Amino acid sequence: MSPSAERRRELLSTAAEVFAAQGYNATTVRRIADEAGMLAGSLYYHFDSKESMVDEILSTFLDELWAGYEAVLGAGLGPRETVEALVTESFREIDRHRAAVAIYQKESKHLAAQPRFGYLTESQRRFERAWLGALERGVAEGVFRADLDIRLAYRFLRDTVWVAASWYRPGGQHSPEEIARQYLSMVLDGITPRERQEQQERRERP
Amino acid sequence: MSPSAERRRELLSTAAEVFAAQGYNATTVRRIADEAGMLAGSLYYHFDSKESMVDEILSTFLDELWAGYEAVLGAGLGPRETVEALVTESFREIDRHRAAVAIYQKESKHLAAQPRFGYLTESQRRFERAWLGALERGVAEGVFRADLDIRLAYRFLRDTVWVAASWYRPGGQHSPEEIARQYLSMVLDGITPRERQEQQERRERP
Amino acid sequence: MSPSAERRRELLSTAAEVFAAQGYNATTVRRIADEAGMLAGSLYYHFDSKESMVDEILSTFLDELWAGYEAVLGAGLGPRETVEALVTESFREIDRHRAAVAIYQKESKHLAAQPRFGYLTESQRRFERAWLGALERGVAEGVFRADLDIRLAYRFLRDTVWVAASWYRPGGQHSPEEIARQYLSMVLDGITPRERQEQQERRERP
Amino acid sequence: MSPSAERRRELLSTAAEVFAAQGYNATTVRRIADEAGMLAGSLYYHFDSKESMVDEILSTFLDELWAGYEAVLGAGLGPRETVEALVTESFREIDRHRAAVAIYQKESKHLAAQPRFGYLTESQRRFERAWLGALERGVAEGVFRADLDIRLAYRFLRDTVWVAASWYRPGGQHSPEEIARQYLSMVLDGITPRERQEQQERRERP
DNA sequence: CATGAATGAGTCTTCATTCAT
DNA sequence: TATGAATGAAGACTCATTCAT
Repeated sequence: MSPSAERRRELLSTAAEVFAAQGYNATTVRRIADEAGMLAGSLYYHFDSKESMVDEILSTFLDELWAGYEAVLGAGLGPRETVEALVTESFREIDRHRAAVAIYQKESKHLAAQPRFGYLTESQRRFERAWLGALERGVAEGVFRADLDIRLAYRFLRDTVWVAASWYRPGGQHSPEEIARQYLSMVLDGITPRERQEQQERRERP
Repeated sequence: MSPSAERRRELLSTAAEVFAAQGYNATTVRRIADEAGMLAGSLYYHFDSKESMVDEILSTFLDELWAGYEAVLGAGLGPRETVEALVTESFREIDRHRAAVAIYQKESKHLAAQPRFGYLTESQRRFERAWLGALERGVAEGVFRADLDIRLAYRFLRDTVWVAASWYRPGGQHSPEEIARQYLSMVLDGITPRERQEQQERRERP
Repeated sequence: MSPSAERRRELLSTAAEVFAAQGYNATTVRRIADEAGMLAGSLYYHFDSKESMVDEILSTFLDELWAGYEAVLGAGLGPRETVEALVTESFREIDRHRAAVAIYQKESKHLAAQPRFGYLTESQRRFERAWLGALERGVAEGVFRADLDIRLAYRFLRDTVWVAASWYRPGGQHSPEEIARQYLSMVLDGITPRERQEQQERRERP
Repeated sequence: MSPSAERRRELLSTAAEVFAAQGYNATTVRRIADEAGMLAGSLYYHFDSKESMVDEILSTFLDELWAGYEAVLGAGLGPRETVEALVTESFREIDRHRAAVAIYQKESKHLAAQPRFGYLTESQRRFERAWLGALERGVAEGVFRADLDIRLAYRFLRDTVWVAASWYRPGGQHSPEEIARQYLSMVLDGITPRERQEQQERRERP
């Protein structure tokens, strides 16, 4: 990687951190420059605009994310294993791109309105297809419950995973894999212990 | 209710809608005024500032939320029933105050930095205490699994519920109670059908 | 006086007080209304505009001032007695119209730019003529020193008297007449005791 | 001096001129910018706010003023010479900082209400102590008349000198020293010629 | 590559004024 | 006479962006 590309990457990383912490709109170009140890105007040697900074941050992140997702989706796994792998992969992405994920969460909705960010909507659709597909297959094969609204379950899973970016701190107590394991455990089996589930069931449908 | 209080409420409702849709920072006072059919300056007859608008929106919402929560917490329910009631109550609040909830989700973090919004932090703490308390009691009484990280479970539940405000539309297909029921079903029992859970378990711990 | 004229006078007095305390520009119509126990809009039943309020305050004051001055100037007094009488009359006006005088001092310069306030410039000219006339006559008659720049002396006298409005409080320790006496004493005879003046003189022009 | 400090000084000088001419409140930032040949927003590259402009203008002026005053007060002069030197120094300051003095006169009262401008009140107190001290010593030593209210005399002197800033134009007919000489002559000896003072006295206290 | 100094569009806010009731 | 609600023009300030050096 050329030294200028390296600098660029550093600057984007700084910018992402600030965007994630303060929100895109509330972040001034000057603040980013301060953090990078330069003057606001100087950033424009490296980037066309503030917008092109988020753009590059988000598209870089999504490219990596989809590389990981596609590997999972193309691996020929069963639906349950697919969901497990997608969740695990997601937490790994949160670990690697925490700031970008946080930005994506907070800003993608209103950024997507601009044509330049069309790929956000596109990505969301692919996302939905991947998850809904796995869930539907799972229901068909009997590995997921058939009595749940599948779209509701999809939103539940999606949100559940990504919101974690708002509190996750890399290098914390839990590895991404450990967090994924716990999340999956809750999502797949619930927080009620097995015995209790049986009692409960007997009580509800005698 | 006096007509002026009524007008105030209307305007706040309009403002909340715009804040929720565009974000607090990205929302101009002029946009709110447009939406309300008046000029930007006219809003200042009713409110001190843009900030005092969010303030009133959020504090009104939180007051109502806590009224509901306190009723639940004071009812002497068991931990599982408490969780069920809190979740149901939360979806009811999302139903009634969708915009306020969305604003709370997106903006409370950086608003809380200002002294004026200290009650946001305060509310978050009460929130945490209420949920963690119920979860801990549940684990102690054996109605929740003991093998999960309880703080992780708390975040999982909390986020899972409130993020729903980002996609929920009142008057849609599902009533808040129905959504709560499905969410609870997933959270408590998991998305894997019972029989499968047993098979899975036998495979994992033979 | 009709009751409405009485109310008008009250309101103008209130307005004058606020204008004097905060400055014309810095005074909001609302502040005046607050002080008068009504709403801002209500003032417009009594007055055309904020401007017309100062206008009436200043012109009323100047009318009375000139009535007093003309009486003095027409009395056929000698130059020294004229100066004494003008100074005394001025302090009486400060006593009666403190607020108006303060406004006149602070605002007349930039108000005078507007045609509506042409009378301010006019009044200033009359003022200058009256004082310069008395001083010139005094010099000619030998009752005032001939070695002083007469325009400088005029400004000295004028400022000296009117600035007092900035600290004078009616009903204070000194009556206007007493203040006038002391001011005249300083202006006419100086603050150096007689004997010293003679010594000083002998030293300077031996 | 660095070129940027020089620019800053130029801009402050322009601002001071406008503030003095129109009053602080009535002066728009845009007007200052116009006068400086730039756009309103550009001023904010150099200064934080309109307020910080007056702040810097006034504090710079007062710093210089007090440097001069302290030199006089520390010189071990007698009371009469002290008064002469203070008056002369004051007119020199008016010559150098006419605009700042005019602003000080008109605005210090209401600016002083803000904590940021506390030094104005402080300066006023030092001012009063310096002048009153000289006058009191003078009375004690018999070089000033004992029959005058000393606080009245103080105000008389103070106002008399500083109001001159409202009409003084640097480079005019009289040098500051010449104006000081004439003012002192009036203040110390009065505008009545010596012989007349004696006659007058004989008439009043036979 | 970076700085310093600006631009210009836009934001929140203020305030004198209007007017139906 | 006074109120309540608005208007509309203007003001201070912010900020992404530009560009000569």
